[in-house]
Amino acid sequence: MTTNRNLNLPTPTDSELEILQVLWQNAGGQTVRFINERLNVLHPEKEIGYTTTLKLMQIMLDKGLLTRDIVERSHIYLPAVAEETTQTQLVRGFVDAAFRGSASSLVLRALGDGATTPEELEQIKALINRLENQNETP
Amino acid sequence: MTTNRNLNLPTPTDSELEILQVLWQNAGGQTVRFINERLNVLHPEKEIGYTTTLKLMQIMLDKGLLTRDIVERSHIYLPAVAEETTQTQLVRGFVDAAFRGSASSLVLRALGDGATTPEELEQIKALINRLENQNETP
DNA sequence: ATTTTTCTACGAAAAAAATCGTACAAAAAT
DNA sequence: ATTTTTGTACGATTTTTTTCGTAGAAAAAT
Repeated sequence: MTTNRNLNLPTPTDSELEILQVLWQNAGGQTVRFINERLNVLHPEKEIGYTTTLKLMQIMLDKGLLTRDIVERSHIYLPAVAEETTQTQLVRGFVDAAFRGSASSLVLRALGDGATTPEELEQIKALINRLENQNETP
Repeated sequence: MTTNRNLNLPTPTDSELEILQVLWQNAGGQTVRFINERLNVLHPEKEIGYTTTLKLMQIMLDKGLLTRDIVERSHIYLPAVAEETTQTQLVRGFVDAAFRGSASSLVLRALGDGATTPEELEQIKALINRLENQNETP
């Protein structure tokens, strides 16, 4: 296995993103077995084999999306990318692909879909106000 | 080629979405050649062959994502799905995959990335206010 | 001491998506 | 009339992503 030393990392595929999600939500690093079990809890309809998850994580290691520590016999994997960074990266691609680059169209669509609580709306308003103040006094 | 009569349509792949984008932006239906030329203008770095686009559009026709009229000799393709519907569908999947189902996290990330004009921010605020009023008087 | 369990490595197959080559028909140009 | 251009059809190939089988090492259980 050749180790990836490329500094700007590839965006994760869908399956890779699922693995990252589990890692981001379970700080401190996790084993392949742990990840695999969580994935199967999330998708009870279709069993994912252990070696499938293992191979994916090895590929991700090679791509530079994960790092790992070898503790005793087993390997502890850690995300090599921050959730925030990845989200920003993914949003950019998504906005371009589905909203012709218009982030505000995306936002309008996301909010319009319902399922946003009053508290969340307040948070968003607060951010907008902050952004507007930045524009006024640069 | 068997024509798809399934009522809930599959979400388009990335390439399919690109074709839909061109069609949505050029109302009235377009030929394969037109689409192919636009795609190549959008990606000058990598030439896409005419038959590649043709094949993709035939697949989309089969899936039910497009319809077509046969005028004279050539085929005029039309989107069978509305841009808004597709965007909503895509946003749902994206929010689940990248933001654990939290639309507001997506919105915060999208706005935080900059590149939103004051006018757009006003639009978003207006929508939020409308949503909040809905909640107050149901 | 053997057997069973638990782990990684990795090639290869399967599935999904994208690309293209070739055939062939009709129209346009020569 | 013949050639060139312009169009579709569609099988096959290539590329990307996902899945899995098998081998083998090390620890745990018997």
